[in-house]
Amino acid sequence: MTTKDSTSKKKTKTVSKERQFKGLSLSERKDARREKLIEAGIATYGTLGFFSVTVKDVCQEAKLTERYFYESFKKSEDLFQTIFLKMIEELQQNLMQAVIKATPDPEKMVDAGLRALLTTLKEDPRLARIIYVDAVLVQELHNQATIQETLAQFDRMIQAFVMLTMPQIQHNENELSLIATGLNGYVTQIAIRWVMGGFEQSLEQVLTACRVVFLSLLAQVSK
Amino acid sequence: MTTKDSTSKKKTKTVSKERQFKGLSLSERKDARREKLIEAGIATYGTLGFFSVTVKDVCQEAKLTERYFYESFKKSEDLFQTIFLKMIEELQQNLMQAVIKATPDPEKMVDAGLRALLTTLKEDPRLARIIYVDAVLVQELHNQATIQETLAQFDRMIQAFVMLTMPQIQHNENELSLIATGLNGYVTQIAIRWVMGGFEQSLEQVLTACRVVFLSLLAQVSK
DNA sequence: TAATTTTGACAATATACATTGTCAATATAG
DNA sequence: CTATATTGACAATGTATATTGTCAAAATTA
Repeated sequence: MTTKDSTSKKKTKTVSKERQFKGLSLSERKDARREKLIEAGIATYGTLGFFSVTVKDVCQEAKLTERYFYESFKKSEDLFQTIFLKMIEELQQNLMQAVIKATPDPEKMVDAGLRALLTTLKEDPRLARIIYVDAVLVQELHNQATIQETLAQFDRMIQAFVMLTMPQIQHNENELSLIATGLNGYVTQIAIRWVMGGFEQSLEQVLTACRVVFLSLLAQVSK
Repeated sequence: MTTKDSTSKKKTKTVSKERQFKGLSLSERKDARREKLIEAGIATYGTLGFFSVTVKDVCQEAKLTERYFYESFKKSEDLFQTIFLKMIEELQQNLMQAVIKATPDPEKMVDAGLRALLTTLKEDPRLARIIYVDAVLVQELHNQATIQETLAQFDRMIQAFVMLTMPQIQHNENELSLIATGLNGYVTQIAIRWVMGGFEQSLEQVLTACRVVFLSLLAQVSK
């Protein structure tokens, strides 16, 4: 593709093509623009929400013209998906790291995991909005399978945690999977309210509310 | 408005206006059309989802033309809101009735309430889709305050239930409110997965998964 | 039957964006 | 300096749908 018309262009020189600009090659400049678009997407989607933001808005924020948007992304959902995956990976990293560090005490694991989650959200509310609000909308409206699957991974993470910390639990795999989904919903719903409400409550208060349901389950299991 | 140009129309008779049709007065026909639109909205929104359905789609389903849509609703969100309120009232009725009937045994109340909820959803999946999927989207995309507030009522219902059945619980009002939000999210998330997955799991299985978290909390509270 | 309201089918217009295209200004290599 | 690749501003086009408007057929009353 990049060498397609090498022969048809000029006769003398072996065709110039790829000229450097500001010391950067074509692909380097392209990548830099892509990064600027991603940053602009985080800034705009993360504050106004995906559906209030046009392609033009993102480009203005990035100080690039629309042409460069389509250079890197086929449609706006593609940029969104890229951003979403980046954000959720960050969240997962923080969460898993905290949980692992607290292993094997179940109560400490719950506390560390929830604390890491909530701290991440508070430190970057744009992440919260993108993952918990916009992602659900985009997934529904443009049935983005990738987003759906990625969100389902959170369910499985929690399921693994439940199976790990409560081996005696008296439910079959099918029910455990549902319980994990529910626990995910529990934390998610609280997180959404916290974030969208502008962090009215203290982190400790939110943490306590999240923790209580996990601890009840733990206590229940150990008789 | 309906009598605006009574004088300017004809000279002889005292103006006819409001003619009966099929034995119905103007307002009766208007109401009938409105009902047909609501039914058509439930059928289309409830299966395809609000954002896949155009005004024309609703009208075709209702066997009416677009003109009559705007006779009853200013915009499509208004029809949706009407439908949403109707559906959530039905759900709330079933839920409250079941809970009240099971009072005062907390465990029976939990069981009855959840069973009524899940049964209602299974008997009319359109209701489930409208309340749990589309309403959230419409609320976000067209910031419909009414929908938001109505959904928040569910939180408060659960909070009332928690305060009622677990008077000894060691949390302050603020935390209780968050816990209620979380419990709502717990059940909601499971319900969404159940409905959207085409009711793969049995009602009993879903019920068990929902119940476990309430019962754990109950057990926790009573030492 | 005649006059008129109501209705239904469908055309016309408006709007909001995405997406593509044009062109002159600017930067770079030779 | 010259030729050309690159960029940025912005115009042109396409698309989908909401919303309004037109008109003739059908229903109704007198």
